[in-house]
Amino acid sequence: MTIQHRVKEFIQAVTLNTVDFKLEVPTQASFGHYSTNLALVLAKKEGKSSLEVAKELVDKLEKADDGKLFKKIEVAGPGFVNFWLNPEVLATEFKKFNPEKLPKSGNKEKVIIEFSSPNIAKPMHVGHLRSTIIGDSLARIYEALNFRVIRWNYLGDWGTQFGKLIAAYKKWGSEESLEKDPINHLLQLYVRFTKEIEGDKDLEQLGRDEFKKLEDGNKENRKLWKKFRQLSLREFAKTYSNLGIKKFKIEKGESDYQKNLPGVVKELKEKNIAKKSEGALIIELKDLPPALIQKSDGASLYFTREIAALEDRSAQAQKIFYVVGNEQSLHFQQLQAVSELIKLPIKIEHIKYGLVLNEEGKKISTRKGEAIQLSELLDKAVEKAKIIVSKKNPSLKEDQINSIANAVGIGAIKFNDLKENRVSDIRFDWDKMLDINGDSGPYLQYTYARLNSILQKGGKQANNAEELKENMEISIVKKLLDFPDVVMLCQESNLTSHLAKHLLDLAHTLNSYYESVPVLSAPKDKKSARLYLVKKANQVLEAGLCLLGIDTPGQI
RNA sequence: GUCCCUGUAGUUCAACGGAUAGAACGACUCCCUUCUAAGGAGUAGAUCUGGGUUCGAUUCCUAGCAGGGACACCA
Repeated sequence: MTIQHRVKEFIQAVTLNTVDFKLEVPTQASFGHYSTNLALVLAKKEGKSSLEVAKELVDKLEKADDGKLFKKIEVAGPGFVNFWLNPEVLATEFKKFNPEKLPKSGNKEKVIIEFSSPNIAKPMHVGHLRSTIIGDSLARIYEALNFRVIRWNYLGDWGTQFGKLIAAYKKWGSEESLEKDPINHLLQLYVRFTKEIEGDKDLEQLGRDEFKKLEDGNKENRKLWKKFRQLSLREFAKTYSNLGIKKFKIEKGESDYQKNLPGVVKELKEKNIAKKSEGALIIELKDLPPALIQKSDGASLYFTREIAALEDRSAQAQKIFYVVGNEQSLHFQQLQAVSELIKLPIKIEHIKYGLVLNEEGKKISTRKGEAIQLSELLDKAVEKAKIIVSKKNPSLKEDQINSIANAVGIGAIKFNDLKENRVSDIRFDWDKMLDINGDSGPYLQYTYARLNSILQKGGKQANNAEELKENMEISIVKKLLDFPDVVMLCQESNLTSHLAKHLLDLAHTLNSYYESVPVLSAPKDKKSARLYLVKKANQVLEAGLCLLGIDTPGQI
């Protein structure tokens, strides 16, 4: 159990669990280690003066604690109660502190995290980046807290667009170009096709016909589609490897649910959930626009496949998190509504994030071929990092430089997204994306490397937590001990930004600490305590960055 | 047109109904003969506009204004 939990339980016991209150780590050190609004809540409920209630509360708490857990409990501001832990309590906790061991709050609950979800035959672009790295990080966090996580890549591998693509390939495609650079060749075909549709409306119909043939099992179309899919997956695997994304447990696409569709449609009809409208089959929903599940020509739609996929998922987990952009809010509201109608035993949560807009602030269109490819972005980031690494640290060998540049470049990109809780859209900005100064991933990697360097020189003597008496040291100890609570907060809120901010805050304090306090040249009694602090701090940085999917090179 | 999201320093973002609205970048001062200056110590600088609820509103409600997104045979 973390200290924060102990404190909360203590307060609950004293107040006999009668009200809901918050216990938080205040932003300012002068407000103590923990702070609660309990007195304010109580005062409101009972119509009393908040300061009086707070004073009574402090008396009660002090009597019950008798100086065991707390050094000081104090009323502050409009009626907050602030707590300062006993230094001995901190020291005892710190001695046995191990950031690798997080609370097992997940209790092996099964959750599906669906993320990344690229479209076959199209390059992954910056839009997929957010889903991929947020999803990967959340999965790591859930896993660390003992949830059973199913990482699911739901591939966009079915639909009319493949009819268009097949039509385009038959018209202009080349086997040679397909082998050489599959995704770009397919992209070019697709872009050309959508362009020519504007001047030739028959093409539109041709695309639909080819898709219908694919759905009906036409051999040639089936073969082409399989090939496109296979080649695309190979390309995606490269990108995931470059990004350091852990392996997906399941890579099932829309096509995998094709065979379930007649059953799903039949069931929806029989239960009178779906009905005909303007030739198509729809589900009417309360307070929402209707969901379309079958075209007038009988072909399936995205939504139908989603229902089939959800049925499959509900057999495997109690909860599913869709890490998908804001733009699909309506879709998931509809899915949620349908899930309730057919009574699927699974909880749905849409983890949304803002779109990445182009430099003019408009939605990026893949059809027009203007998307920035993910591989291009990653290459640029690593290249930029390489220039900096070789300048800062010229004595390194070539392969060391490459591996550090990789960690730093990718780390910069990932942290940039993970530190923010953006539901509003963001404008794509090369400089911002690749920034390594200030509040960035590389700043944390730099801090890690510096601490690591100290430990290389004297780490063996790190074995004593007793002598940490300076204010800054106690404040660092407290921040380190907060780490498990922060990870749990990320899980509860599905936000990685809490962890990112916590690590930044820790790193700032650490940089300031070793700037002013010598470690290796400290007097003997203090040296081993300071080394112990450095060692634990580094473990937290390493564990925290790992949860964000960011590497920590020993030197940079 | 309807619905959803967002509006905080010059810029990009924090703030769980509460305490003196926090950072970073950029600007300006300082600090490398001391464990990596990818750093540290400072200065200046902000809640879109009305109304309301509350002891207390950046946060909740409401009416505007501004930007973005979604809304039937795309995924």
